[in-house]
Amino acid sequence: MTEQNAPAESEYDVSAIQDKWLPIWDELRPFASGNAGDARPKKYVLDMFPYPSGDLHMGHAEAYALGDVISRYWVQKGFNVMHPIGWDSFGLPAENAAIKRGLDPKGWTYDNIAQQRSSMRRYACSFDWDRVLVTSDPIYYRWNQWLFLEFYNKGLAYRKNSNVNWCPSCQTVLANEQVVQGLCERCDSVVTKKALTQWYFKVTEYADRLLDDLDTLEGNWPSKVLSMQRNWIGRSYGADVDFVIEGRTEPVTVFTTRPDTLFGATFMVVAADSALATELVAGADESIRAEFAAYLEMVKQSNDIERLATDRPKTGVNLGRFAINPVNGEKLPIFASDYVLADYGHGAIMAVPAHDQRDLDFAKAMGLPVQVVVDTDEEDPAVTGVATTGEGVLVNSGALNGLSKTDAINKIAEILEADGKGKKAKNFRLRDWLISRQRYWGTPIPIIHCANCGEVPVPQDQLPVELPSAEGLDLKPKGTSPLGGATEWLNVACPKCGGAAQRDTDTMDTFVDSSWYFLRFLSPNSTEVAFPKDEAAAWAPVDQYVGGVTHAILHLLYARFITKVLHDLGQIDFEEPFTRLLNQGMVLMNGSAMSKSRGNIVALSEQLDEHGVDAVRLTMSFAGPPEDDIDWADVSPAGAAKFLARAWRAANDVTSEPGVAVATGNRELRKATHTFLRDFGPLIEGFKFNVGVAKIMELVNALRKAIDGEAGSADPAVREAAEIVAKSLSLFAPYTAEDMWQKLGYEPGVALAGLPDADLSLLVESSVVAIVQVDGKLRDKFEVAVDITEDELRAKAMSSDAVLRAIGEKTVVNTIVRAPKLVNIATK
RNA sequence: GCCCCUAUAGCCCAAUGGCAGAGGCAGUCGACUUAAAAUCGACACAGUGUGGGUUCGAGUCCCACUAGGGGCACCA
Repeated sequence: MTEQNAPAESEYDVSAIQDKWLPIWDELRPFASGNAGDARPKKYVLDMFPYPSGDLHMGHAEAYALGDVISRYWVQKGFNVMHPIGWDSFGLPAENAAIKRGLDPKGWTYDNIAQQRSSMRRYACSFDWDRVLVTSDPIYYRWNQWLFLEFYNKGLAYRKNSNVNWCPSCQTVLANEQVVQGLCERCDSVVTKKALTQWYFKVTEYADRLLDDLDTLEGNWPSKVLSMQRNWIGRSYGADVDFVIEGRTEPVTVFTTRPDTLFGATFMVVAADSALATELVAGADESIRAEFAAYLEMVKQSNDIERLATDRPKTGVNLGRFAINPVNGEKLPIFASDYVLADYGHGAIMAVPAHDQRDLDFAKAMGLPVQVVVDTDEEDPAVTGVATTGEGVLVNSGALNGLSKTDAINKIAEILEADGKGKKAKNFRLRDWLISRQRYWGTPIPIIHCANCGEVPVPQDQLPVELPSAEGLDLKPKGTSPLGGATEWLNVACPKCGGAAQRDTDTMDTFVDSSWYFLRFLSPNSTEVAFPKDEAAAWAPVDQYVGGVTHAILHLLYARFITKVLHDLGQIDFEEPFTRLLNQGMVLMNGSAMSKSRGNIVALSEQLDEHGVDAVRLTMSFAGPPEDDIDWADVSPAGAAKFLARAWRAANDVTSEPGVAVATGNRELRKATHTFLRDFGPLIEGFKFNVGVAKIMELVNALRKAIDGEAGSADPAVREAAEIVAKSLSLFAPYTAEDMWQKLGYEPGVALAGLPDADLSLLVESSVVAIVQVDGKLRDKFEVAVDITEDELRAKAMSSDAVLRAIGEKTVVNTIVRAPKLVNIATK
């Protein structure tokens, strides 16, 4: 805004309004939710908390604009809304910035938090500033450690050695989500596997509940997120089948979703990188052992990019061992291959090349026989090279012959179970949650390793295990946690035996921090409990959660998991953390996500300076459905600012006094106002914010017309409409609305003024326009009484010249009458 | 390969199975002005991606296809 011409009182001055109201709101604290004796019904609205990676950006601006619409709406409807905010402040970006600039991650993080906090205040976020948390504060992560120990004591946190994602350049373990297309998201190095002993949370123990309870969220969560979660958990039903191995005491169990094809198994495959493969090959010939060793080395060197290539030829090694098919006694050669995964099912499969494409590809590569056992009326897979996986009739399968696929699956399960050679089983794509990180900037894992006592949990009274200062520590990645270099911190007395022991040097995945934070807002500063049970009972679960779809799987799945565990621990009485979920889209620029490399970043601060906070917020709400992406090039914050000025001027034009009796006001405008009130609430509750804004615009247009027309600025209906505009606009444009409220003669606090219900008696019509269609096409319309009977309406329609002309020579075969609004005449 | 979402005017988007247009952007014209900006007002613009089907009636429901977007993917 240029300041060359100082705006007059009657002009809308964006920056002056912003400066004026902020300090007043600081005093007023309209969104405090913890006031004693507050009798309003409670509602918990939560925005996903930000990572403090810099100042707020356009994405935050959208998320918080939309979260505010919902939060402010419920306040206007008379609820005591808890709408807190915090920072997800541990994590890799802070550590990277620290390494790059030689700074302490702490300073960088807390500077950014201060910056974001100040921007949120300016952005007029309706947060309860008494409920703030920062996950890197010891007062917060102390309870992360408490949570870890609860899990540990319940057997849900454990250590195991397995192959994890490893970035050879960063020298650190990577989470699955940090591996993008087989590359490290930080440095684009090719990610490899490394066998490491790491901490896991046993999320797989909750897989069934995590999947089944998604049904309870149906209708309240976006169906996209529900299907992504279902996909991710990936439950498949089938059978476990035991195969006796020649020369081995224990049978090997395989999981299959197609036990009906058991008679078609012609070989067995075990994962090359499994312990089983190594064991089976141990007794084989020298040449096979050498071949296997070379193959295993090759497999270990390969990476996800190679592994995921779709046209990759099948490879493997014949281990020279045999499995016995439990149903027909056939000897099946056992191979090791990398197309079988060590950590899914039992790391071994029965191969049925006729009815599984992967097995067929392998059989072809190795010259193995193909045995058809389901006749699908298709050509022989051995000839075509295409496995037949559809429905069909069982053949060459003993007792199963003649059965359908489904019947055969049931029958074989019975047979196997009766013989003690197998049973029905299910498997999940979901793996246990690897929570260890070899990083500095995270919650230390509260375990002490003692040579005598093994893993020893840190006693509760010694929590929190605080992070040592980063000063003097080498944060550069080198394959082990930087905490290993904090000698004084590292070496402690064992809590059990008092002997020399060492702390666990890993820190927790930051997804642990964010998977229960919504409960911490109930008492963010408590040093006694993670959260008070009675407060949780009163406020939780979250009624409305708002955030990006990027967290559709991991964060939401982990939060659901932790919630279920806390439920089982008796801490809370609900099993799902977020009753209702809104995923807002992204803010794009010229069709693509904003990024430095594309050079299409729109700076939020510049938009705010140019158009004002309200115009940017309004643009976010008005651009389209909230779940759609917003292309900033397609929308008009200038247009939003223009509308706000128009609304503001209308309020400024009102000349009647507050409290004037509205009953005598202009009927037409009153009707427009109450039609608005009838429609607005359902639109907001249905997340149709863009339509809600359009309705406000409509009302402002009607208001303008009334002021300039017959009603005039003193008409009580004009005041009524202007007040409703101010109140409803407060959801989208709090500064403008507050200023309008003052112009209308009220004390500050439009946010709390309350949206009334519509007076439906004003909307009762005595007549409506009826339409007449002939064969579905509009032919005439006329005004009729609302209580017109079907017969009267039909008669009236049939007497219309336009209708008779449309019917012409044709014969009327049917007449549909929907009094009082419609007649449709069907002809032949 | 499997699963899901979307498609309406130059653009962003509305439309309980019942008159395709609520709202906005951009546009044209007019009023105001010495002029411009701002403001106020008016106007114009598509028959709903394509092909079928259900129905008295389809943008809306069903099927197929096309295009764009997303998720999962050697998970046995």
